[in-house]
Amino acid sequence: MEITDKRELILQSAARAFGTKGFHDSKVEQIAAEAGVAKGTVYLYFKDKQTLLFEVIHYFREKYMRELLAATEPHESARDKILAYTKFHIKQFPQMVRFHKLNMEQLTQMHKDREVLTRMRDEQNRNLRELAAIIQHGINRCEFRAVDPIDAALICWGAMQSSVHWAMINEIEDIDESNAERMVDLLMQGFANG
Amino acid sequence: MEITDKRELILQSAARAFGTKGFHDSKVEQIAAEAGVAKGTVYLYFKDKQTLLFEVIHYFREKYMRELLAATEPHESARDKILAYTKFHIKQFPQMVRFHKLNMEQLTQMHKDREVLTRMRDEQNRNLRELAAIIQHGINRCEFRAVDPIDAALICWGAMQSSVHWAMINEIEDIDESNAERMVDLLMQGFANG
Amino acid sequence: MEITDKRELILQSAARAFGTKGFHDSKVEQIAAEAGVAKGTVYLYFKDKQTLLFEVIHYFREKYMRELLAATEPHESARDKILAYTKFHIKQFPQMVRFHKLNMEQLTQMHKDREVLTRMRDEQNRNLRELAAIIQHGINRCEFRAVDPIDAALICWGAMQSSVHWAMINEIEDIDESNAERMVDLLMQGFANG
Amino acid sequence: MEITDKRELILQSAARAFGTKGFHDSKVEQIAAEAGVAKGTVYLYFKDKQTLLFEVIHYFREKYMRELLAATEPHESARDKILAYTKFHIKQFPQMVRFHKLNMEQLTQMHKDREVLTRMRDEQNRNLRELAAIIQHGINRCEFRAVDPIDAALICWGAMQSSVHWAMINEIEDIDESNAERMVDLLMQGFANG
DNA sequence: TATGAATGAGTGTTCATTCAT
DNA sequence: TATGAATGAACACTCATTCAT
Repeated sequence: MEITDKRELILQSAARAFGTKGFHDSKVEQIAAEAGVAKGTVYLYFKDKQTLLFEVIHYFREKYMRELLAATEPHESARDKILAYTKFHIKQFPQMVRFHKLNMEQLTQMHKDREVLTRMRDEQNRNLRELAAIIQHGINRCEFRAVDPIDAALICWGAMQSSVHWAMINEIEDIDESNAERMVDLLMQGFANG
Repeated sequence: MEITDKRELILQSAARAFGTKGFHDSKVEQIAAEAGVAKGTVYLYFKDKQTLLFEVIHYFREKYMRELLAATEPHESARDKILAYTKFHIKQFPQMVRFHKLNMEQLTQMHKDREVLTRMRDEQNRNLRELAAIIQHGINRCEFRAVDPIDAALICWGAMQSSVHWAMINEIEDIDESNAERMVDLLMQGFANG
Repeated sequence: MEITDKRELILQSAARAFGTKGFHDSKVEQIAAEAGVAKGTVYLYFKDKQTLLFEVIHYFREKYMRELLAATEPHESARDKILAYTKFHIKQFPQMVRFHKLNMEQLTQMHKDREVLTRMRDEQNRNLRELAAIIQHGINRCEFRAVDPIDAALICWGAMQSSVHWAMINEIEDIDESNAERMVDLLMQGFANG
Repeated sequence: MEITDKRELILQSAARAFGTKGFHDSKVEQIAAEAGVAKGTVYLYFKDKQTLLFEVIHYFREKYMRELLAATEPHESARDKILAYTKFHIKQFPQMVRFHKLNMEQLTQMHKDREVLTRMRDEQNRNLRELAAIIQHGINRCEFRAVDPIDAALICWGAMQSSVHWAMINEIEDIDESNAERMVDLLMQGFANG
């Protein structure tokens, strides 16, 4: 990685700020201060505040994807992959909340720039396809029924998101890992009785 | 409804603005202009711009809940209620997207005000409980297994949200109602094979 | 004139500032303060600082042309018109200096905007044609030789400018009106002996 | 000349920048880049940007004076000297325009520093005296009437300036040398008929 | 000498909010 | 109630200048 030290410090600081106070209430000067650099330095590494936001999101999404794949990969069955996926979310809960908020920020900026929209779309779709691939894997192994992988992925992803969202607005600081089992069971077996 | 004509006009205009351009890029002056009133008039009905946002959200959430209940109520089985819930989302898709964006806006403002957080939490939880009640209804009727109603509700809600979210970022203008059946089937039967 | 009171106050204040400190060292806040209005008010009347500069120049050029014509008009002979023109410059010396500096400011901004260049060109050319008309009048009356009116106008105008310029950089506060006679005599008779 | 190679490169680059984009829109970094040196290097040769401007003006004024004298010196009659002076301006037209703009820049900076004002005054007066000396030479040779040499010099200089100024704002790329004869004739003979 | 990464003072502009009418 | 002219706090961003190497 050719990322310099200062660039990373600024990204971390910005992630903290955007993730807690939101984009507009985060001030570049304070982000710089908390990164231990001068205001102007931020602009040596990022074109403007907007770009900083998107770079932060990109940076954390990459990290997220990398770690997520690392967490799901070792498992053989699709069910275990999804369980690992879920537990990963729970384990990293505070970061997930922050990441969730960052994504929301991005959403509210969406209308500004076609290029941004495209990139966001691509990254989120890639995210979803990764999940759909796991579902497909399950179908191939006859673990899963022949469901639409995208539909199923949307449900899985939605379940994750809503859990994080719900915990966030209720200010729940962490979730028990046992929730993961219950959630996955629900997704696997469905609600229906018999 | 003791809502005056002008108040409603402003709410409509603000909803349009916030839902498309986002909170910070919506200007009070323009909201007023599109509502056909003067800038100062907005402040006769709403304390400030922030409050206007929350009132817009509140207004549309009430409307949403009212209509949602009206859509699910007539049905007897829990499955049909959830299907109606899903179809309701699909039918009103553009409004749903806007509503989704409004919620995101709220989220990014969350840190500002305890009272706001509390109110948002209450409204969202009420929303969720409504859904959980349907699940419970299904359990009581032995339609559903003895799942945790909150968990199941989160999954349902998450599925809705992620569908809307996905359609939004991919700029899909409307969703086929047949999707509803597939989604609900997935929720009911789960992914698992046999 | 549909010029509001405040607009004029700002123009006066801006003229003073630009004419003494130059464009970049004049601060909008101070211009506003000296006009007795708030910073934001400047932007109700002028799109931006640049525009304010050009409006100031335009405003004073109009005034200048009006007064100049009023000063030269009454005279019958071309020589007397030019003498009046010269005396007008001398009499209003401090304003002329300021006007001269404003024009210089405009010049340094020239590269920014085609439209600005065009307008400046038009106004300055109109200025010159006015002078050339006086020369032509002199030619028609056989007061003057059949000189090129534009050449002659450039010489007259240059003589004015350089006098003002010279007085300005030497910080001469006012010029004796008797200078006017000498200058005009020189222009009329030329340097040549016999 | 004890001017180092780099110093000269920077002066050339700065002259180009100031003369086209103006002082404030010329960036030190770009001046350095176009001179092929690093930003910091500029500050090894010039105290600050302001000083750089004045050194550029000084440098070109020296050059201008040197070349001007070289152009007028060979001629015997005052008329021919002035004609040479005029033709010199015309021949070097593009540089003259740039020089003219540099002087304007200086003017807008004038208020900043007494020392600068003094130096500018001295240089411009020396310029004028040089011209006045030519006029005096003409008077001594009985070529010219016993005019005030300073007045006459101001008229000559003004005629040059206004021609350059006029050509500049009308974006005339070059002037025909035949203009010189006409201009000088006008100065020599005056406008008056008989 | 030469560099260029880092600095941070400085300012035009926006826009939510107020208040005299 | 309704208006919209006026306000002024707030902030992103620039760029001349410095200094460790």
